[in-house]
Amino acid sequence: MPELPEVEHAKRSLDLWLVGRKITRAVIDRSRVFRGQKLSALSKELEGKKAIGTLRRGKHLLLELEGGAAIHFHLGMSGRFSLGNKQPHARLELHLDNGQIVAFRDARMFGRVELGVAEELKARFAVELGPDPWLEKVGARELLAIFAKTKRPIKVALMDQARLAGLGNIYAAEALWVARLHPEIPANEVDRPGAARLSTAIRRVLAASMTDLAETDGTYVQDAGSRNPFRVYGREGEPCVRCKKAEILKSEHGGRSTFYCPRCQALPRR
DNA sequence: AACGGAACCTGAAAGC
DNA sequence: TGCTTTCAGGTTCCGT
Repeated sequence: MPELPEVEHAKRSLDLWLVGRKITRAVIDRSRVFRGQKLSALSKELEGKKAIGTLRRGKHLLLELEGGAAIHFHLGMSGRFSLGNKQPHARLELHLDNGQIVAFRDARMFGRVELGVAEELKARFAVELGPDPWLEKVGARELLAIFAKTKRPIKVALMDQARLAGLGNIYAAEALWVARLHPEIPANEVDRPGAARLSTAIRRVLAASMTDLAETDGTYVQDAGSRNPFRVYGREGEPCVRCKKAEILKSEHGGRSTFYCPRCQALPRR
């Protein structure tokens, strides 16, 4: 579920709970989330290490440890952190010197946990991920450059982490609605005004979501019958909240559903 | 190289 | 009520 804002929120939790604390014990469940890791020594390697900071890039999260190591987290579809012993689907438990336990939980196990060298992990992010629109200014010029190389639908291109890091299915749909761009416009046909609107739209939807996450204390907005906080996502058949005339449509491409207003986000004639 | 589709998983919600 | 189907905000692999 997590996209950039949710991962940023997770980062803030780790800042609060972990940074400055020493790990006294680490418990792993040896599940798929550790894929590619040698598990035999993992717990021992974490024991006694102090957490000194966190870093997020796109949907990736690092917990940096004393001595140059770092734990790399990716939350996949269902990853989350919480406090407490024996949490459901706890994959990694970090027991701390203040008696607290921070758990990485992930029901579906699409997430990932990896112990590595902090500088190497950061270098990998730099190579594999596009700019992070929350950490860097990604203006119209940058977006045009990023999208010039592909004819894929702008919606699909926006979710490509190698081009731009952090947007997923929801925030791509939301940003396109704000920018009044049809999700199927070929990325290389987005014009400069469109790119300019998209640049501000991306920042706006991210900022709005982070405010919302802070206010709701980070509970996933779809937990427990809460209202849908999005403008188009999940609103198929409802009137567009901007033009109030057209109904929101749902379509599918790249295997994912997307939502848009056919009136506000008309395909340009060509 | 670039694309669409399937695969990887579980659990909540909708459908019957 | 209870069983079945559908769907989920991500990535990766595989065949074309």
